[in-house]
Formats: sequence, C-alpha cells, structure tokens
Amino acid sequence: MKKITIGDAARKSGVKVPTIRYYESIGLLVPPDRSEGNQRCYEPSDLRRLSFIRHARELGFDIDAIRTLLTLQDDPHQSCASADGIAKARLIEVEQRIRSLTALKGELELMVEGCGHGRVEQCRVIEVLADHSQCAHVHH
Amino acid sequence: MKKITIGDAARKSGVKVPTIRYYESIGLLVPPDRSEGNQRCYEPSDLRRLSFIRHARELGFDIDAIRTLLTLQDDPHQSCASADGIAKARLIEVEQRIRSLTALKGELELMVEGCGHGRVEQCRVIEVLADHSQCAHVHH
DNA sequence: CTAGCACCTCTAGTCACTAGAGTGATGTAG
DNA sequence: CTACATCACTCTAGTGACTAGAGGTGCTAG
Repeated sequence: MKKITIGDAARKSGVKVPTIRYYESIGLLVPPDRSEGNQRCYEPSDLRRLSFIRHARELGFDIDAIRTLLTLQDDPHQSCASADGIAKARLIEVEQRIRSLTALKGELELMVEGCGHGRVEQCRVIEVLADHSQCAHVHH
Repeated sequence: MKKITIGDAARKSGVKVPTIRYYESIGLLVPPDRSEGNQRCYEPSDLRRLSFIRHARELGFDIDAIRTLLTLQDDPHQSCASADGIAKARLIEVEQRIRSLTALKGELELMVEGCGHGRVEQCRVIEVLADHSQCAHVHH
C-alpha cells in the first residue's frame, strides 16, 4: 500500500502543506489515517476533494460556500438550487467588483496623467487626494 | 472654542469612530489634544488629513503607501516621484485585477448557464469544480 | 438628578491563510 | 550502524485593515 504523504498531496493538488492542515482544522477535509510515525496518509479521493476546494477558491468562493458545495457533492440526490445560488451570487459580486475597479482605474489614470512634474506642491496625486470635492463617493 | 469630538470627525470625514482610533494607533493621525473628560478634540486640519486618508483608502492604496503620501503632503518641496510611483503601481494592480476578474466572470458564466436542472448529479457548478481539467490554472 | 447616548481603553475576533519555533520521522549514503 | 538532509508533526502567533464587544466614564437634555 503506497501511502500519500501531505507533501505528495500538496504537489498533486496545488494546495500548500500548511493550507491543507488548515483546511483539515476547519473541517473541509476529513482527518486522514496516520502512519506509525503519525504522518498523514491520504487517499486518492482526498486529493480529488482538495482539488475541488482549490478550484472553488480560485473562483473566489468563500470557505462557507465551499463547505456547502462539498456537502452537495457528497449527496448527488440533493437539489442543486443552492449550488446555483452560490455561483450566481459570486457572479454578481465579480461583475460588481469589475465595475468598481473600472471606475477606480479611471480615477487613477486621471491622477497619474498629471503627475511627474517634480515637486509635491504641483503633484496631481497629492492634489487629488487632498481635494475632497474629488472624493469618489461624491461622484456616486 | 468649539471642540470637534471623534463622533463629529467621523460624520464629517466618513471614517468610522473605531477606524479613526485605529489610524491614530498606527501613526497615520497625530493624537489630538484631550478635553478635561479625556475626550479627543480634533482640529479642522485633522479632519482634512482624515479625508485624505479615506480618499486614498477608497482608491485602494495600502496603509504604508498612504503613510508615504502623507509624508509627501507634509513637505511640498519634496520630489513627487514616489507619489507618482505609488499611483502608477496601484494603477497596474487595478488593471491586472480587472483582467483576472474578467476571466473569472467568463468561467462563472459558463458554470451558471448550465445550472438549474434540479439535481446535484447533473449540476454544472459541482461538475465543473470536480473536473480538474477545467481548473483555471490549466487554462493559463 | 437621571437616562440615554457618546466617549474611553483594552482585548480579541474577522478571513484565509502564512510563518516560525521546537521537535520527531524517514530515507539514503557512507 | 550512523550521520545528515529532508520531510513531517503540533503549537502559537502573525498578516492587513479593520471590527466587535466588555466594562467603565463623560456629557447633555429633560
């Protein structure tokens, strides 16, 4: 029986060793069997679960959402309405974040294009930050 | 002499009371004079500094960058090269973040459009997360 | 005076990790 | 077998920018 150590699991799943321990500590992973030397022995199914978690994290789902998604995966007869809801909520968040970052980008561009004159007293960056009439929230 | 309390400062600057205390604790704000009852008494210049900080935070500058920007503002004869650098670095970050969020958006949209069929066993969200060949990093 | 709200300090928590100290286990070369 | 390098273990605390709450004091309007 070839045991899969935590280092193996990390390399195969792309999730770091301490992060794997962290996920175990918060219950996303079931604690695996241990060797005589007290080392973790993972199964291939554990690795699949790790990759699922990693993929979900990359998409920006938070730990609680992932917990829910994993529960759904463990029971394929459940309604997938909540998976649907979780993904849609995340999509809306991402769209919103893109919008606000795009607005930020505009402000930063305006700020930067007037900069580089040499002295703070004529510095567009400092000027804009100090000028409350240009506060982002006023624009909204 | 009309004293400006921390609550006044919070309302005028848009920065929360505990956050103002936090900024004082990390040195972004000079501790103001106190009343006989030990309450903070702010000056209008303190409020201007708070608004500067708030505006910079809204633009996503981190605390250390803001510290630098404030130092520059306090000495208008300094070269503004570092303000320029800070703003440009932030602009690049924002552009990058927009790009990665846009890619995420695409993946989420693909995921969501195949969902809503009722059961987890046919759930596109779960399917995609469980399918490592669709891991975002593989696409890159 | 009293009640209610604002103020104070201090401690710890949030979220998702990350780092490091101190120790033990394992594998391999000599 | 021994030494050494690397990997594993647990535990504690830190990261960044806040945020929350406990327990107490100050202030003001009625």
